[in-house]
Amino acid sequence: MKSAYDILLERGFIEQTTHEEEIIDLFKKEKITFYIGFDPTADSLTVGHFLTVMAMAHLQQAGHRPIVLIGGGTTMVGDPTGKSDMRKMMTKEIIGNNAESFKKQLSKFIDFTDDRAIMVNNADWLLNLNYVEFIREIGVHFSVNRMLTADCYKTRYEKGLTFLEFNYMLMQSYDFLELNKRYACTMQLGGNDQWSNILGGVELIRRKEGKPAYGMTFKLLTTGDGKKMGKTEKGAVWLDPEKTSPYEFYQYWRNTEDVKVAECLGLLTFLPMDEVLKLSALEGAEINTAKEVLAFEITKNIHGEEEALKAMNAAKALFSGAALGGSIPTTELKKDEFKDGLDILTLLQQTGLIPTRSEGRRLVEQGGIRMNDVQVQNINMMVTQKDFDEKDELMIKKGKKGFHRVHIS
RNA sequence: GGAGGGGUUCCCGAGUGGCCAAAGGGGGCAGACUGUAAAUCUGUUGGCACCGCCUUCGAAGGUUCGAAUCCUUCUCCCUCCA
Repeated sequence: MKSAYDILLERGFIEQTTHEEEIIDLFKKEKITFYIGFDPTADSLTVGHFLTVMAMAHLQQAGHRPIVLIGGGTTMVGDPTGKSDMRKMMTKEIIGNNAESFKKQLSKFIDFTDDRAIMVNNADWLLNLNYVEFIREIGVHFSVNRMLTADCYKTRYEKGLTFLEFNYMLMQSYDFLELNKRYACTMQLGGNDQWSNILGGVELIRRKEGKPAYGMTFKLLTTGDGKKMGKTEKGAVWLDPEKTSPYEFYQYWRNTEDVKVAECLGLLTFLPMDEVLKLSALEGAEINTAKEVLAFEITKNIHGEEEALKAMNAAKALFSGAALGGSIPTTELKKDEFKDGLDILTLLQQTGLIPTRSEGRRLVEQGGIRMNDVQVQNINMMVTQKDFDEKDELMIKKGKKGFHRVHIS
């Protein structure tokens, strides 16, 4: 029978492990209590977090016990990893609110009933620490020389690193130690960027407690050219439907690069591996089928089947030319506004498709705006009630993929 | 604390009195090609009442017909020394 480790490996999660042999063995024999930390730096999780949540879900299904750690305390300090600039300091209140949002979202993916999983907040122990005690007990175990060789700090040499941020590693290591004591948690998982922080905790437990502890990291979602995935120009791709609508979310995955489709299917869906492999074998234009499945499955996991179907149908309809579908971006306007006609630029502005009128001019001039599938030629064009169909709807297309509906009443 | 260097449009980075809304690159947007992919090529990229006007070059003042460029004060950052 496949162990949890085998499953993660097969699906492409695993990047690095601290003690490969032992970990493989452990997953075969024991019920492991492991933890993953989430720093509540925003009021919603992103797809980056989601990858680790998936890993967690797989492990829980295989009978292991996850601890979800909300970093209410660590966020007060801020993880310098991967940041080129110092992060803005966040207030306690904001962090607290974010932590609540995180809890709500995470509860959808992890089963917390009957002690099958635990959720904790490191603010509970970090915020009351005594400075001198802390550096005497924990600080002695860390070598500054070694810390400085860690990649995450190296990259900060040039831009500067404050002592505050430098402490982040100690706090995260302390978390692991604390969870080890409280819940016999023996393994910490995370994205590969967390490798040095995880190592810190593993070594701390081994040194201070003389007990075994393990760490393992997962692949990070990147685009073909190595950039972080899950970011758009507008910002991150959020799991919160208020921040990233199910339609946008679906489209994000529908547009996954060819080279990343197979990887994403394994990491972000629950589809059985033989199916993943079948879809991954598709080539050329056929790979679009795989992308549809990918987008649908992920959207279903996050927003539910109903929303996923709506998004998929809307996308299919729009891209095949028909103008229907439920969940595409829509702006509601009053009929009166079109009585004497409304100029195209103002209309575009009201839909939010353009930030400025200059931008709108450029788009029209370059032929990037279509109304009811007819290219808008004239910047001064007036839109009237006649342009709306029998359902009082009007379709605007910006570029190739920017569909927007205007409805009047 | 001492000495020096620097803050330019989304980012990097030229520009040292008018030809500067500011080179070049990156990124973005649009067009062509295509498969709602990648790569490539082209255009575009402060705002507006757009052949013109208005607001930008850390902040505030000043010199000048004219300043991103010169002067003064302030502010933030970096490097070296202590």
